[in-house]
Amino acid sequence: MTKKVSLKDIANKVGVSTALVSYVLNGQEKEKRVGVEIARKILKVAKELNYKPNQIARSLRKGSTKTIGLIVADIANPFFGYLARFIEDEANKYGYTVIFGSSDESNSKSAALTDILINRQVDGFIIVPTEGSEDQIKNLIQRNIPFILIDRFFPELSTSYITLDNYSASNEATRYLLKKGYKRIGIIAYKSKLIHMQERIAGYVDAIASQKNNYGPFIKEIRFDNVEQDIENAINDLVIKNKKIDALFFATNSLSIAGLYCICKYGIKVPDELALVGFDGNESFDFFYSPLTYVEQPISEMGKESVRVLVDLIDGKDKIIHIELKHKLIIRKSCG
Amino acid sequence: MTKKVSLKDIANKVGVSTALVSYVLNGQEKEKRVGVEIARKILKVAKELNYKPNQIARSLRKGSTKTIGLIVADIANPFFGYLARFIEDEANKYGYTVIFGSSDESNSKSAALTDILINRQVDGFIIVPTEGSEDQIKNLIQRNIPFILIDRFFPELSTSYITLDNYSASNEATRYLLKKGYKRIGIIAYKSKLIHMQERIAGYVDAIASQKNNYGPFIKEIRFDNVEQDIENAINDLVIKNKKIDALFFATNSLSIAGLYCICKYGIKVPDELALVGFDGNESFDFFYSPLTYVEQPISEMGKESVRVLVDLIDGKDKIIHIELKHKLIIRKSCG
DNA sequence: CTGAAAGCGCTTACAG
DNA sequence: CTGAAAGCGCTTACAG
Repeated sequence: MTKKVSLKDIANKVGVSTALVSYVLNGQEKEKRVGVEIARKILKVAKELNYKPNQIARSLRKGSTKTIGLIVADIANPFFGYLARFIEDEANKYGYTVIFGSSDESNSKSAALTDILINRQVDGFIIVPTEGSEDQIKNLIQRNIPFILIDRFFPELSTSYITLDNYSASNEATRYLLKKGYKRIGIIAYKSKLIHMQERIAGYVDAIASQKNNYGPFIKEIRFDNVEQDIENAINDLVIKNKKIDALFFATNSLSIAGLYCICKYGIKVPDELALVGFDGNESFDFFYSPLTYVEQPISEMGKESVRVLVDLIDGKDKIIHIELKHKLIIRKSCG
Repeated sequence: MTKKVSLKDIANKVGVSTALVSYVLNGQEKEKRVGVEIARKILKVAKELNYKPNQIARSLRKGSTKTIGLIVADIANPFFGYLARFIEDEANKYGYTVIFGSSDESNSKSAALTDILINRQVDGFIIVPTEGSEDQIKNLIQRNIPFILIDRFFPELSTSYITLDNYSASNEATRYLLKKGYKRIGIIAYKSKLIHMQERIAGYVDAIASQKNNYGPFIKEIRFDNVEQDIENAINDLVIKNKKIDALFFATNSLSIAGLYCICKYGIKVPDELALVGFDGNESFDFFYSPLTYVEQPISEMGKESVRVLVDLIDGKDKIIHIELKHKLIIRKSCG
């Protein structure tokens, strides 16, 4: 790279100190009562030299980088892709840049990422926490690093977070299936102790328990690292071999997709043989011959709010904030 | 944030200079012949104090941030989401972190992003360039900032780039439709002078021109900022009202999706009334009742190679590299 | 109105 | 084997 032009270069050329140049370029010529003529000259030379301030130097000096660290499960997953996009746009509005990383739901990856981003002195974090990462989160608290959890959180830890009303979302979705006359409803969820998953399962279980002639619950828990195989086994058991259920609820986006592949593969008729409800929308579900009924999350709001809260936290308004966003059940053909 | 522990803190505690600490922590105790005992002690204290090096300070001193700036059109678009993911993973392997931004195909956004990232002293860029951004790219060349263009490039500028064999991909796809017996084939592309789009159109046009009883070409160019309306008009003209065509080729991912929505909306039968081919795969296309035949791009390779080339560029191996990756036509039901 | 100087936290030639 | 010192490019109290 060619040598960058620095404050000093401008100062030399104009014949003043770097202090003056810094004041003028930061719009403090009024407060510091810099001479009008000299200010004009500094601006002119800065422009001529195409001066770009070195943010790294500024960051070191100011102790703030105007950078947000974003850790999601997988940036290639559309849910997180959209989330990242809204976070990016909102962060930019506040003058922040975002550095991101994907944890793949792995604890060690998330720890490594957090470390890297801390070393890079991000001003704060927006984190989709992985299962078992409580210690990492505690560490952030101890070190007084501003952050907000998103999508999931740890009830036993006192942190800011923003999440969906997962319990009632899943409860409503299940009740909707019951109301439509389905009697034996299954759920496919991830095998995870994380609260969002537990709440989704609980909402389903309670809805099932509320019915008179009680069938189920039928719960299948899928391992993150073995999705396709586990889903196939689950659907085989629930639908094909043992015909236990007449309706199925997928607890996430990625489970819906994997499940649909399987359902297509075996030619299961939706909704005649099996009604379906998913969590999160996705273009894929629109083109399925029986478009999926699903729980919609306000991703845009989630992204924007997370930035707003984080920026407040960074600015020292250190209240702990809990936000629970409302879902919306989008009804289409997959439940008849 | 609580006070961070610095090199100096360790040096004070051990009773040595910061130089020694720096050497030991950077694994140069051999070269600098630091005493074994003192090295051990430094390591121990660093661990006790949970020392994390301040990358910002190191970056300022070394003049390198180990950071890559990634500019894509839209991180929420699955094509770019996957690309970002592969770039992220590969960059991490080389010890780089990635800062990203979405240009929305807008020139001014891309310029603003580039500026911000330059100020943040990224070591190099991976850029999906927007139409008309030649000046921005020239500016990078002038300033000797390492970068590689990806997905698209500017033939008249001497830069490194990595792209698909767009012409032959689109040519093969069209010839495939011809071979299947379709006579009147249309293409829906973006209205853009960017090379990847022009090549895709050219590949199609030449394939059409190669047939005996010449129908077409039927080309519709969609504006980035008016996709839905323009697509609807196009399909209306080509298929519904004037029945000009019996097969349609979508030149990108996002066009396929918007097009499919429209085709579903009007209940056009695929492939009986209209055969379809798309560019890029997508889960959506798998669940469509007549799964889309499409041109597959090696996204993983594209992402990985871009990082590899960029790192070489950053390391001063300043040859200009052009890489053209091979497509693959994935044949499914949408062409009968 | 303006400048000299310290300092953010590192790395690294240089001297001993 | 070890340390004092300069310097990366900024910002900012302080002194005049």
